[in-house]
Amino acid sequence: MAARVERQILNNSTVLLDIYNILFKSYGPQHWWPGDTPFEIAVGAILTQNTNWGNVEKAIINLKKAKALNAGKMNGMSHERLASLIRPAGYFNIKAKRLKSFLTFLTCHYNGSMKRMKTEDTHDLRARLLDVNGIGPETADSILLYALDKPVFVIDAYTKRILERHQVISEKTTYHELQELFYKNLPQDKALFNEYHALLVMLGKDYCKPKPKCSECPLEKYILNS
DNA sequence: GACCAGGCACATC
DNA sequence: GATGTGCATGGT
Repeated sequence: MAARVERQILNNSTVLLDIYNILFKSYGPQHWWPGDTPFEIAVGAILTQNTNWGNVEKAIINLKKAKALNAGKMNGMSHERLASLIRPAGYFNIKAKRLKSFLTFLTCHYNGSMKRMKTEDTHDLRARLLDVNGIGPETADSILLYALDKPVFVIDAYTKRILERHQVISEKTTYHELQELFYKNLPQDKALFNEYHALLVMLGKDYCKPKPKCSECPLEKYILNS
């Protein structure tokens, strides 16, 4: 209990860097995002919405086998065909529609080229991505950071849950507020943002599910020992 | 069989 | 603007 009280006096920048260092020490570098090309990463970001990554991999393998993992081929494909290929990722009808929305956006504004998309100003691009049906804050930020190498911090359910449980943020903290917390308290380093989010997901998978396993969590051990 | 997964849009109040 | 609901497969 004393350790928890002590934590409240520490500033956020210390806490966030401490957490990062503990996670890096526990898990090592994560080499995210798993994906061969920026386009594949963007597709994966849409497919993984509320879905286990293992299921997304199956869908991506289907797309690769069909030689359909490129903007031109996917754009020309019927909804039914695309939905059948991505079926293992779940929500296949809604995700087929979302992929089509993204492809239309990519084709209309950037001639189907992720490289061309990358040249756009980060702030403007984020706003445009958020206008695409099916792309919300987490998906937009994942595309910006992992597919386009922009210095953007991705917030996800694990990030929020982990920091809530360790009393760094409150239950009511919004996506934007949480993202600002990372921006204000960490160096603006895209490699750090990349690694940090990946590490939070690893910790979340192991210890911070809705039914947590706190006693075994590296962060809990840190609090108890500090 | 229950729970969970690297969200988002839309309806309703 | 807050809250509830639909979307769906597959692993544990």
